[in-house]
Amino acid sequence: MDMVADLGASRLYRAPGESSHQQPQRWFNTADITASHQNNLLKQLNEQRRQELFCDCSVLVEGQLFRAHRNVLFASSGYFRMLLSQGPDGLPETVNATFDVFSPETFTVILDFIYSGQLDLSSHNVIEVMSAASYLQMNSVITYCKNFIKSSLDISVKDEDSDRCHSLSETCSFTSGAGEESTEHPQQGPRSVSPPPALWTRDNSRSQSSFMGKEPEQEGVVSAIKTDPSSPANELSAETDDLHDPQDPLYTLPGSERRRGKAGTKRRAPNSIRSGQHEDLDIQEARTLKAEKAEELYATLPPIVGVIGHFNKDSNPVMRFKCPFCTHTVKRKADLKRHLRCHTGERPYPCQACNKRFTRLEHLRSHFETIHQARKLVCRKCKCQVTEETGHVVCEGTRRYRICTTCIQEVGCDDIPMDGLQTPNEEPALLLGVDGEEEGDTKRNWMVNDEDDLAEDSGADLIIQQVDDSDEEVQ
DNA sequence: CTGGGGAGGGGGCCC
DNA sequence: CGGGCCCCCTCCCCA
Repeated sequence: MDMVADLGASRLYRAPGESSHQQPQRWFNTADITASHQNNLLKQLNEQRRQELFCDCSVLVEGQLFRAHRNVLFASSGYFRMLLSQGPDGLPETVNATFDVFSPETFTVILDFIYSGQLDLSSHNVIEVMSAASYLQMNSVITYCKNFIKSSLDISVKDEDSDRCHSLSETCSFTSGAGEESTEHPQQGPRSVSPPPALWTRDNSRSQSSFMGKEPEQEGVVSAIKTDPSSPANELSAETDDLHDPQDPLYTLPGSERRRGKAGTKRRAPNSIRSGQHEDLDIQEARTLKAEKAEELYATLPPIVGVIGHFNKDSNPVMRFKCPFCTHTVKRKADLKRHLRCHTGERPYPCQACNKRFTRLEHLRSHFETIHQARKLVCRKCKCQVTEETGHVVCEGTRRYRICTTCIQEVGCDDIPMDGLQTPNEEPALLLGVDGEEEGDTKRNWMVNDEDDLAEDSGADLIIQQVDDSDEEVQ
């Protein structure tokens, strides 16, 4: 057949035996042909799998045997690609793989997706499917799962806005590859990632029944997120944009802060939305609420799941702990606990000077020493090295920094708010106790306990009388 | 508009 | 297991 036109990615071909002057002409869009062909091919392969025809790969998941085609698994999963390409020369008749890190039900969902492009996600299986997909290195599935979770969060937020009670749980079915997506977006191919949410289909009735049958303790985090519009996890969507996935090149995650998969660096709030007594009250309430919600969220956490992350050089499995909110895994439980704070928004360490709160003590310490103690022996203006003697401490609100003698002379003493009440060697009064008595371990004094919010008392003890935290972020 | 630096946040890992 | 250190990254401000 001859090619008669080129319409971008898709080309039009004339049917065999038809000349250009024959009418009517029948035009074939190659994109449609491709989509249709892929669809049929996948259906055929799936049918062969169901009939166990030409299956040359056995996958054992917790004792349950799955039969599949080696080439299909190879094409769909980075894990299987590695596994199947590591074999000896001359591949054996059959290839076996064994998994104990996810359930047969989860692998069924994965396998069905591979062979049909349909990902049967629900609030109950999304975390495990995402975990399995992460293990099997199937980025498209991970992306679908993340979109599912993100959409669930959006739904919750919308529900909150409209003050509506919504269905408690939903089941979503993602379509990809040779399914509906192919016909609508044939150019995307069967394994295109980041499908638009519009391609989702929802089945609320089914979700209801599946939810009702679940024991409360079986409800995963996602359920908690979806069913409780006020769930702290919703703050996740607000504070972070997305879920982080270091492996996902498309990820713009929670907080999806686009980092290499790291959780949530937040943008600072613009100055225009800060300050005001009302807002202070709101902030206090918000903090209390956030702390309560963090506790609530912790209470709804499923048991921390240990997963086999990889194999060490002795081929022994290395146990890791998986975050229930994202695909991140860590070696130690304590590290996971620390990591969870980026999801819960918990900030247990407030700065007594500016009231800013931090997720870690070390961050608070670093902040305090840098901002309020002028520990850096560097001239703020010319960046030269100074000593405790030559670097004069300058106060600017609750901020303190050092200026060298030369810069002071250049600028003029009157223009610099010098900290005349103490020498640079002295600890700021902030380090005194609330009652003014100096304690032995001054470093610990600004390590605030959970109860205090020291905006009021800190001001009284500060040498700097006027506390200007207008440039401080309100957390 | 752009690059540099400061500040904050998160992960890995040691003690 | 918590504390702490180091490293890296991102965001924001400013020259």
